[in-house]
Amino acid sequence: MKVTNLKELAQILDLSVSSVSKALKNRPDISLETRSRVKALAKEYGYVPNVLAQNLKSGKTRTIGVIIPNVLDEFFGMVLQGIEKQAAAKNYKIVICISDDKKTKEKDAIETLINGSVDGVLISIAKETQNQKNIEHLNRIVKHGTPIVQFDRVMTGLECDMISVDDFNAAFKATKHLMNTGCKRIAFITPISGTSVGGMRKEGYLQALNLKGGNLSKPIVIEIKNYTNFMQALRAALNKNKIDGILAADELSAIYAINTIQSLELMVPTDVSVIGFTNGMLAKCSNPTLTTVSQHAFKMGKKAVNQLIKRIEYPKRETDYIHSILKTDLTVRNSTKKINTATIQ
Amino acid sequence: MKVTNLKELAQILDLSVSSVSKALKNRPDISLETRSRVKALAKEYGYVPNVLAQNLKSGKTRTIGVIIPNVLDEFFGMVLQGIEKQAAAKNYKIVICISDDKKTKEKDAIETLINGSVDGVLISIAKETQNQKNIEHLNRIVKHGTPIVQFDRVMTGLECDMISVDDFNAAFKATKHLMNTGCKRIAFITPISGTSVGGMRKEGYLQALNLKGGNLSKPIVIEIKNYTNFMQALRAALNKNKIDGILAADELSAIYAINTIQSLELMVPTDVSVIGFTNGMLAKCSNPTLTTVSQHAFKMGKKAVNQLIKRIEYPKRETDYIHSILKTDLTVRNSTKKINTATIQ
DNA sequence: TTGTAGGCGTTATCAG
DNA sequence: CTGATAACGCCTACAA
Repeated sequence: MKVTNLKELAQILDLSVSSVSKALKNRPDISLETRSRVKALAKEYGYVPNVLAQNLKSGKTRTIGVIIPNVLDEFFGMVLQGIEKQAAAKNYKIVICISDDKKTKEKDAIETLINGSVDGVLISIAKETQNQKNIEHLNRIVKHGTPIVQFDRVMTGLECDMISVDDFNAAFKATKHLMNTGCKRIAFITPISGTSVGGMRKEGYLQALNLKGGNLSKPIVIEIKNYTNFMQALRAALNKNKIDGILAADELSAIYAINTIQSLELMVPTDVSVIGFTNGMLAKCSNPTLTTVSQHAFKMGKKAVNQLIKRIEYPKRETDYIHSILKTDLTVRNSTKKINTATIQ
Repeated sequence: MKVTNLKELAQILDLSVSSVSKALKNRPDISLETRSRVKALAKEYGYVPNVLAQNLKSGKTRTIGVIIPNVLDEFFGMVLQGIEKQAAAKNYKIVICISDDKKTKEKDAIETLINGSVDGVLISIAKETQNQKNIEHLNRIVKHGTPIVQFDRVMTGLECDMISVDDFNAAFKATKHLMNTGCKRIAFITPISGTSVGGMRKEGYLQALNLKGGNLSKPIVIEIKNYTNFMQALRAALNKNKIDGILAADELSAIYAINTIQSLELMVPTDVSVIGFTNGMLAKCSNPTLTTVSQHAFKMGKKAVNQLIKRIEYPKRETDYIHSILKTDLTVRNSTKKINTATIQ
């Protein structure tokens, strides 16, 4: 009552294996009658062709490998959702490896994937790897000939396509928004100083402060290793620098910043304005709601898949690799003051 | 400078394919010298055995299929993290399909997976499927002989193992906690009334209200379809019933409840206490921080993997299927009043 | 219209 | 110690 391969089906039908195979693929060189007879029986016995064999034969897997630092970060979750959706739409499966921001796990994941189980790889690079600036293990994929597309956390020096967020401009615009709402002493707080993304955001912040006009303070950059000593670090900085505006390099830092400020009996945004990144649930639910950079993570996932599939299906084109950069939007909510048109520059 | 299969390697080494294969597997019937010669060359040429062929031969894939409603919900994200971690530890890969809570997508996912690409399936059932109480498509996996383990959102009537959270007791204990802190008019608000999980939580709530002692109000159950009309629905209920305690069936509802209450110039927990489920970031970052049920999602993911691998690797055992139920903890924070020992029952 | 043969890359068995 | 052969399940020329 259960048939697992063509041979068994063929025996029951008293046909050859190849005829059954062709009938199931609806080939015109098999008589219509036979075709329907075969298909009916196949259905009845719940026959499903073995993909492994098909893949081995065709050399394709219709599977995309995804290496991602984690899935709990809402940004990565959104990207993943986008990846899955687009992959499903294009009839690809995805296999996921979580690097946990560790280089060794990332390396293992690569070894796991480049042995024929996937047609291509999407990767966002682990913090550790970016800190160490060591991409040998990534080069292995390239050498192996497996198409690869980097997304969000990207590193140059690898022959592959990249998709990232325009983090520089995002931070630049966000900082300018703080300036336009009257902030003079703007700090940048970051738990991701070692990543490409963190670097771009910092640059954007610094550049914006360089704009003439307004008597701004010198840059105040607060780098934190993790969230445990967050409050302490920020409190110290707040007291020392009379900060009146904060650009946080991720969502959680922004939320913690709000909490810290309020714990000092200060008001957001009256005393201190706060802008974050990611535009996730935390931003929507915080009190006050958080002004934040929207990164279009879902779209990024989709685009990454499309680009990878292009490389998979048209591998010839040795055109130069592209680096596409996604624009961001600033979603203004209540953690920043209303804009004062008189002071816009 | 790149070798993709044993045949090519064998030619270079002037050996037979089978000898090379054995040498790479370090078989003692190949001379030590040959073995190292082969391995050296394999490394030099970057040879990686083709898993597809290996799998076809062995009939195993060392891959687990995961069908999950979504990955953005922090609870599912945590479960997924647990699944991935344990799978990696046991040297399994995972392929992920997101059902988006839609039955058709769930069905497609099943078809995608049971054709030999995975050794077993982990599934948490889509809302739609649970609403319709239709599990034909799930039965297909069972019929096909692929081991399957259900987690969190489970349905009976399927011959398989299940792992779920003790949602009944969780809600029961949470409701009792509200009672113990002096709440008399306790409401239950749920956006997941159609799911197994939502049902259990409601039952726990109702049972707790049935306890004698304290002059409690009748049950107040607020079922919402989505979050858009949330505020309106809750405001109406608050006005009508003088609610002083809320058990929310998920994290987001709890957060929205706090916001709604505060928007009415009421205080949490002084006027209304709130308890949620999931214990995610939102609970930790809200203001006041949220008293919440911890479900140990990560552990659930791990356990599900272990159980599935057991079935995969020892398929003979036709022992009865197990349904393991994970205990929960109540994490008390600031959205509930301090307990008044005098009123504990 | 149907069947036969060979091969995708690997491995287990058995022969040399 | 090494090599030839068959098999996993499927597909596609080509032959009948």
